[in-house]
Amino acid sequence: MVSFNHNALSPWEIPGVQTRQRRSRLIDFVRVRGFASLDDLVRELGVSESTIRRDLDALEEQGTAKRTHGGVLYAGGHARLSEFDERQPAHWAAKRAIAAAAAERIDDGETVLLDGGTTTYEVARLLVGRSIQVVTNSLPVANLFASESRADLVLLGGYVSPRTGVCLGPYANELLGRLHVTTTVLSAAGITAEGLYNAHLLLAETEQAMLRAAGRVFVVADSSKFGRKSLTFVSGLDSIDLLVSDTGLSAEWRQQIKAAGVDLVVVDPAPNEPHDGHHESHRDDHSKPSRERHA
Amino acid sequence: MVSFNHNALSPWEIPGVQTRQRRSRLIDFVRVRGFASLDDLVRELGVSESTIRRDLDALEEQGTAKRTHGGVLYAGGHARLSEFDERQPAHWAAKRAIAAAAAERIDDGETVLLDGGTTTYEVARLLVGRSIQVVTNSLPVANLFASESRADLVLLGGYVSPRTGVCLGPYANELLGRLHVTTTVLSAAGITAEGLYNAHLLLAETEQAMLRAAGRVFVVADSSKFGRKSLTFVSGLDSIDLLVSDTGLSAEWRQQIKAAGVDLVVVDPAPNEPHDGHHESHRDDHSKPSRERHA
DNA sequence: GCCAGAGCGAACGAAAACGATCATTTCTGG
DNA sequence: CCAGAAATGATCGTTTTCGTTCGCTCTGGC
Repeated sequence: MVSFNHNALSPWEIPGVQTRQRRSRLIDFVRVRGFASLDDLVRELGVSESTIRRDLDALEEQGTAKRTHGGVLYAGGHARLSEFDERQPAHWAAKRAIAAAAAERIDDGETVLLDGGTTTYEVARLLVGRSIQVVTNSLPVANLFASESRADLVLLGGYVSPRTGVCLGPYANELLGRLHVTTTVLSAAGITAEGLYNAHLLLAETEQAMLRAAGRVFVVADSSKFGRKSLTFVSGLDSIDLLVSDTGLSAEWRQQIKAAGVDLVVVDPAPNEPHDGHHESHRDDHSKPSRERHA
Repeated sequence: MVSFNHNALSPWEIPGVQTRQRRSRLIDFVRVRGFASLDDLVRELGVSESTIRRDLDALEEQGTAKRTHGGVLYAGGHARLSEFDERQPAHWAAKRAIAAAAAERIDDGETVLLDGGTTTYEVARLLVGRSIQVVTNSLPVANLFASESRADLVLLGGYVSPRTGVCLGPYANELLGRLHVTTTVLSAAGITAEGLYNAHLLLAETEQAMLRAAGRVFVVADSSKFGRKSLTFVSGLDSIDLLVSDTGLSAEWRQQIKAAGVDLVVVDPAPNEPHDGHHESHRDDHSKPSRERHA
């Protein structure tokens, strides 16, 4: 038995035509569904399980699909943006809590302008399914609403930054100049007593245009952003109507924010406490209407 | 005692705070990766396999995740555009073959304008990884290039059509008026002797702007599109430089296309045919074009 | 102090999925 | 027409995964 199945690494073997056709149908099927079990594929393609396994091996080696125990994942499209790969769950918990507080304060029927960034992305996720109009320069945010029939979506154009997936440049700014929205939800790379900072020069201009287009301005920023400057100055605190952050924000900062005339909402990312005594819940948040929306 | 939300009758159980937190981290992890194995989650969350299983059961019941044998799929976001859900592999095979022929004729360093549509999406997939500049009004196409550092991406803005995920409206047209690209790859809903037709009024205007911006124009359309009109006239055949279609195209049409001065490329979507009952495409001559790409 | 409830981790039998092998069928080329 | 190669489908032993059960710990209430 001369097993020659694993000879020299050629780009890929050239299978017969029927095989190639079936595998093509297979990846089509997997691409549409994102995932398929072995059984699904047997039923869909009408061949035996063994054949499916062989196809999967070949396609995985080729890089088109990725096998898992019991099924296949599509590996072709959908490359991911590095910004969203952050491995710090603590930050994510804060972001999500902040996003929830911001989303709660947006009403149905509003026109909302959503900035790029991970926190605003979380806000966007919570707005999916609501009856609102969305304007954004962020590709990930746009994807959330693209197939939503209940929400209108306007996307700002321009050059797309590879790392963050946001649209930049004069085109976006120009379009913003002609729009008006009820609420803008902005992110920031740094916040000081002077105001907001961001890491990208072109983005700063776009965000300034966003501020001008807005009836009211929300800024979502976890507490780690405070006291940090970044590349470019975006705006003073006086342009902001509401700032949402987490309980990591020091008392001095809270004081300073309020002194600037900005409404401040502080949320607790982790409502529990590591058993060192039992603190009461902090009620910085005034009069929360508890509008829970469990699907 | 964590006793808020205790009286509300919720469809699913209300777990403790730590559990909720961990499950939140879990869905974060799964969302970022799209899929995670049990082992991955055990390693990431630092709890036992049993706990992960319990979490998965709960999250699946809640609808946030979908279990598979050996792992989890993210079920929350990423709704898919209906246009891409077509269940007709025969059409997809033609689309892919056509796309390959079109992508072959695009050189590195070009600036390519890609229209929306499933066939142009396939072209885009084949261009990922190439050193080109991409301009598009299609959200799915933009997603392919968003995290590509080798390709520059310019996205046209405007109102996003929910079904197809393309940007429409006067703003996109205006931006196009200021751009010039070497090659435009256009799709069409229908082609007659008069020219191209499309199903969306606003899209027709955008496509006309695309034609004006282009050095040369490719049109990709499978043979089923020929002889069909659609809502709006887009352009005459004289604006087209190259038309790529499949072997289903009749001799009369080939003649007519060439008579209009358009270069025509006809590709064979399935160089062979399965003989199992239903025959969906007709037999062509068995002359091998041998334009295959593998060595 | 004692009890009740919830959550976690480990163990175990059952079920499934996997890879390898082999016989049969189908395709290809002389 | 025949022979060899390729592809397919079925079988089998092994590995992985699943679901259940049990014991343990932690917490808060009586």
